[in-house]
Amino acid sequence: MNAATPTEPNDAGSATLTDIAYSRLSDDILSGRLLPDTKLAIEHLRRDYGIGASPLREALSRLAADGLVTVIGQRGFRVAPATVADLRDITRLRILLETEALRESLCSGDEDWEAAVVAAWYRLSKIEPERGQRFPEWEQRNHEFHEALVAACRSPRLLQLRAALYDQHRRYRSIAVHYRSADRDVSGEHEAIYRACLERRIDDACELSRVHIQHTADLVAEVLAANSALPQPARGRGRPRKVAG
Amino acid sequence: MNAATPTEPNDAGSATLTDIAYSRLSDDILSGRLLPDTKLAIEHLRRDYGIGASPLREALSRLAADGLVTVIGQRGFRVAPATVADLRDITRLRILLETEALRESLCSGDEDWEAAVVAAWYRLSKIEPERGQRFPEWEQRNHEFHEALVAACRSPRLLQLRAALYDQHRRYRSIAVHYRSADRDVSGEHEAIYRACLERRIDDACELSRVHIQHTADLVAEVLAANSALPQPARGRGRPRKVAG
DNA sequence: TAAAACATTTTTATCGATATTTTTTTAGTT
DNA sequence: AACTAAAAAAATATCGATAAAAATGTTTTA
Repeated sequence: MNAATPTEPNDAGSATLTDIAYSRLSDDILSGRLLPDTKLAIEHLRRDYGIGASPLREALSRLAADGLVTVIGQRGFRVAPATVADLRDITRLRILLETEALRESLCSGDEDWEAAVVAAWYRLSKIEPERGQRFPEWEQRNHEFHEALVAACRSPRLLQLRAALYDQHRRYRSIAVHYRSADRDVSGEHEAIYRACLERRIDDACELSRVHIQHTADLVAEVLAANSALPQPARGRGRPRKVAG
Repeated sequence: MNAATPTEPNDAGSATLTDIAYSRLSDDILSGRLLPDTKLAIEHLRRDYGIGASPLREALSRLAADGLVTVIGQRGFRVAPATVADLRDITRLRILLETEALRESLCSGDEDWEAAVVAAWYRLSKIEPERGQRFPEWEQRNHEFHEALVAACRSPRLLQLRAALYDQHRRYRSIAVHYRSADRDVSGEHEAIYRACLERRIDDACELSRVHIQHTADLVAEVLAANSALPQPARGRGRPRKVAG
């Protein structure tokens, strides 16, 4: 999400509890373990994560700025809501930034970049199913593949924004998967993009990428629309709600 | 910077100390009162602002996610560095987003939008000099004018990102002004944009806007380059450094 | 039965205190 | 004078405690 989000000690400062909390919360939200509108009560998080209030609040503040969490003064934090309109909005922006970054990456990618793309593609293609117990792994490699494609783009800020949008988009995908998974030929789309990139067919690559993103979004929107019709419970966190009768 | 950044009580929660700290810090950074790389020591800020450590750290965390501040684990916060390369990067992105938002705004702006634009333009044109003691006021109206132009864009996320980039850009302008001001015909450029917008000459408006932004950035880059050649002192905050001899 | 008023419980935002880490200063060596 | 090493000072990250606010539950009133 952010430029630097260390969880382990490294040259640029050691991992603080805030960093750890940020990573865990971020991951829980992006993977759909924490669904939209879920209340993020400091009290509970403290127990669940074993981290004090201050680092938690700092992490949540960062996430709020990232747009993954909402804050309301005196009323605490919640996972950001998810709506079809917002998904469309995000999708449109993601396409704009992704294609821009891809275009530049294809212009300036050298041999090392190519090698990295080939490697990322290879790893991704080794896990066939989009689902199953190896899903997190697939998700990870999918992420790395898409990142590898744009890695040669020379604009750090563009890459940063693109990454943020990727995350937002991923959250929506995760939410949809949480309800039901749609199957389609993702691998095929990936392969087409892969080929276009290596052959430097810039416009093709951008267009294929656009369609890939849009297609995903449409499927997610469908699932989302079907479920948002239902009355949304004011979700708590883990705490089992009392059921009448 | 953010969707909602209240400083005064409103429907969506009352203003917390965190909000106040955020506003003040944000303003100090964007207006150039806090220069790049300035150390933001909690201890000192506490005295200066009369706000405790926790709200300060939360505000700084948000600013860090916004990219206006850097954090290094165990080594605290600093105002984000400013480099010519980063300015160029930001400029490029800002142009991308600004023109995109403007294009859409021009497509869907109705009569109310027009009226708001006319009003914003009028207010801006009433303060002639770009400098002087009324500079903050001019800056404010400039902001409002540019915001009015894109206000009819229907993508909240795009407007949000655009606003973030505007702020980043403003910071660079402020830094440059801090050293020396460049004079040119800003009003003329503004007027040209204004006319193109009202007459819905979309491509013209975008191009004029692009040039406007790029032109500003080039001037700022010049000032910045001239000054970054000098050895950068490890700036402290207010605390007078001991001068040898 | 519904609404209003009040009392309780829970949670938030914030402060002050503190162990740990970093930075600065001082002293000691080659 | 230029490095190191040790000591002192300052700053950071974090915890626990608490006033204020919000949410929840209960009783009273119409």
